[in-house]
Amino acid sequence: MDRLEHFARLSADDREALEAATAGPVLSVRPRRDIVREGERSRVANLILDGWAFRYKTLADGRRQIISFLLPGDICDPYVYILQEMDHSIGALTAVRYVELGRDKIEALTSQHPRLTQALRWDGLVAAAIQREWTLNLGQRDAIERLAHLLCELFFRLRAVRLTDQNRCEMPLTQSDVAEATGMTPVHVNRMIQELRARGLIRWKGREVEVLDMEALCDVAMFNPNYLHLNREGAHLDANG
Amino acid sequence: MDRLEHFARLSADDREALEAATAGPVLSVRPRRDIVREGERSRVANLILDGWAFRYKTLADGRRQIISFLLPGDICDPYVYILQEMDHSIGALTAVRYVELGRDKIEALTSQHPRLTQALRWDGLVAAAIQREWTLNLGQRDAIERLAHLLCELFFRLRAVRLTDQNRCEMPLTQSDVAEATGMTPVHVNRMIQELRARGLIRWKGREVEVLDMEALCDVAMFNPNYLHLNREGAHLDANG
DNA sequence: CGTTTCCTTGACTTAACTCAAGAGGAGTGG
DNA sequence: CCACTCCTCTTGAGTTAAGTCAAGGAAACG
Repeated sequence: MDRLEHFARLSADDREALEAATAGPVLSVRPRRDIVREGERSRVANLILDGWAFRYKTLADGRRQIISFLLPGDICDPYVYILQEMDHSIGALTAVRYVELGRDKIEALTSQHPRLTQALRWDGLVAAAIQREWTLNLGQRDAIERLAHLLCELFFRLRAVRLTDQNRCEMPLTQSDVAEATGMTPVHVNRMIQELRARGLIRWKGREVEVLDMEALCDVAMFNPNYLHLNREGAHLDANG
Repeated sequence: MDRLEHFARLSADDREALEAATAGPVLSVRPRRDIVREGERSRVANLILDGWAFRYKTLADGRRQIISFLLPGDICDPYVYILQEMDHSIGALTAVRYVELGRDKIEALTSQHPRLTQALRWDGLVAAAIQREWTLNLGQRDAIERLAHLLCELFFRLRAVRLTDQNRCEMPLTQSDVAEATGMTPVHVNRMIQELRARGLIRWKGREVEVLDMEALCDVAMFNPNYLHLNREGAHLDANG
């Protein structure tokens, strides 16, 4: 849960409450299994401890779109219990370990800990901002820009939770996964990866990516990290929220 | 503010508090002017009273994507004040009348009125769901499906706030606006509209649209309104939230 | 060590874009 | 009231980015 510290410095008390709330049983899913399915009723938020998950939606004829990626430290939907049923599914990309936070635990946290309340709100705002950026990505960027942008986003998010090592990071996505996230065909994703390789911007071998020229990659993507709001933004808020 | 009633039946007390909070000065913007700009600090939520607004983002080279539409009754970002700066802009499509809700007002509402708190959360969840649906739309649907889907969504949302008349509704969007929302060129939007006309699904003349065959239009769009969560979903929640 | 999944490449097709020009309306000023 | 302008819509002809189909190769997996 270091992730929330990106928003504000939490007190020892805050951290303790957080530890307590997330101390429930740890659940595990195998890779490529669903965690929640569209149409089901979901009553709990999920906090990802490790592994990658993703939200997705499917059309009647089988076309599938990955809507967003959930990385360690991400909290999905603290308030889903309000809705009658899920309008999308969440699947595990890798093996995922997570804890469920019921309504009671969320409320225990938020009623006693204003900074945690704000931190949760921050998390929700960032998730919304990411979704907006994906809308821009799919609507306006061309294939190579979309691919570069996805890589930039994932790298920045992973770095924020200390899951990068220099310029390298784990990359469990297959090219088909990238295709489903960027609205391209797998064949075209492959060609675009070749292109980024040819330009000397990345290495991508097995399940690992190395960014060889971050600046150039960001340029290609027209990547502006402002939407990730990673700069300890809550610093200006006092302890009352 | 009938919109929140789509979530739960509010008490007389709730309604009164809502009236009070939204009783501040009414602001107006002319069509095609910005309400909030990317990069600025925004400290207030906006409640749209009438008119249409839209969120948008621009790329360095001028490409622009409309991210979502804001219709009467929509509340944008109750908690933006948490963020250092806006990562996108909000513009008025038509003349827009709106009221600003500062942090104090939002907190006054939520601290005393659990159902309003839940209703605001519901509103946020629906906004997120719409953004996810747009991601699916841009990523997987082809041009005619995207257009049909946008029309279905707008029609359903307008109907929910009683801004439709039978099968007709106001449609202040130009074809260029539709192009920016659906990631197509204006020329192609025009051709797709012709196609929907030719199939006898819509009439679109001036600033008004009539849906001639709703079922067929939904079919083309593969439109499933579940993501709008319009079925008085809060009915199952007790007065404590 | 065989089998399945994932990646790669080539040849061809197509949905959507570009450029360009004209038509229809709505508003403005003479 | 008409002429003019600006904006939006419409249509045609040619181009291009991305998709499709297909097959071979590499890597991971049990």
